[in-house]
Amino acid sequence: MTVDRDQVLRTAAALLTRKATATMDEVARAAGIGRATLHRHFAGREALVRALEELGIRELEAALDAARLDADGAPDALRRLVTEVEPVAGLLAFLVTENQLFETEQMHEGWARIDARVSALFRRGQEQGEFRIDLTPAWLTEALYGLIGSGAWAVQDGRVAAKDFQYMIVELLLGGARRSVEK
Amino acid sequence: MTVDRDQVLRTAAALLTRKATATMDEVARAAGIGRATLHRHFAGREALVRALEELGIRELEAALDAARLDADGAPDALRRLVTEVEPVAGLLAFLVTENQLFETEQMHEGWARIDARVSALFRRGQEQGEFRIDLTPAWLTEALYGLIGSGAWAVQDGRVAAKDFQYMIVELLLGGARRSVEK
DNA sequence: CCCCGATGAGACATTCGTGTCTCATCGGGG
DNA sequence: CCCCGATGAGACACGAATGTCTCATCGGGG
Repeated sequence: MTVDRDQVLRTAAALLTRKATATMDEVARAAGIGRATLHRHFAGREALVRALEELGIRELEAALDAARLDADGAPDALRRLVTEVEPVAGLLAFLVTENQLFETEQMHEGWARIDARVSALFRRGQEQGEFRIDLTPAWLTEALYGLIGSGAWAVQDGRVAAKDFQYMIVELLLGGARRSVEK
Repeated sequence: MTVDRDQVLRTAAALLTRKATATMDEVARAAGIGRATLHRHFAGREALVRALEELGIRELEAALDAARLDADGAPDALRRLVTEVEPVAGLLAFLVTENQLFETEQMHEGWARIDARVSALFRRGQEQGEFRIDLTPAWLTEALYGLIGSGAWAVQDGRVAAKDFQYMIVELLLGGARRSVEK
């Protein structure tokens, strides 16, 4: 009888990922509940988006944990990261867009935590001589986000196969487009 | 006396790049004209966005021309492309977001033309043995867009220096993050 | 079996952006 | 110097989405 708040959130995430401008009414219908009930659980669209943000951050941090970023070489850790992040990629893309849309009225601290962990991975790779040092960890982090977003959209629009998601992103990010003799 | 339509468009582009949800009134004020006048030149927000889209496509195609994608090796052509695209990157990022926001009520043919030219560059690189062939031209094109977008946002937010824009994007796209012995 | 809390449907007021219109004003060309 | 077109400011109506509220209904736990 009682609405499953988490289920509603995931449905909303799936919908908003496809259509970022979806109405509260559309979100409610998608979740199979009434608009009034949706409002009882989330006091307005902003609250809903914030809840989604927290969900995204939670899942992303879970993905970071699962990827064991400190283990093995940085390249392998990066592979695991992208693999783990893949299911969250759509939500992530939505949240990033949402954030840069409504000029950050104050960024959630969770993003900073996540940025720090990802940056640390790239920094570790540089220190261990696996990553080049002329590209800053900050840029590599941004680039990773960008590629994940592009990958998510491309998969969603059917321009690339979902099964290639991880491979394409990691291969491009690690090795680049240039054909290398050492490969 | 008469409003400079092109100047209004460029001002609107600059504003909407920073704040994609800016009001018609905000756009008018930013351009230093009245809202009524703005409406006289662009019959509504949609018309304005379409005009911006045409401007973006026009400038992007001009950048493609200036980059002489057919000359030299594909890597060098790609470098030139990113250099030429840099001034349009912000507008480009806005338009991409706008497009994926309001589910394509029909994509402007210009994008297809541009996609074709960029893809062709990557394909040429593959055929001439300069680019690896396990990453499809379609994905490389998407990735380029994603990196340009990320770069534009990162520069706008001051997370990376504007002067590094071209270098960061091209280096990452061509060589990847991995430290290569041949470099 | 009944009751109470949760829900769904819908009415309603409010807010916000849009699009149209009017009118006074400005300014350059004739 | 005057006139006419373009402009700016603002009023106004409209539509869309939001947020609140009421009321009937449903269903599980006591």
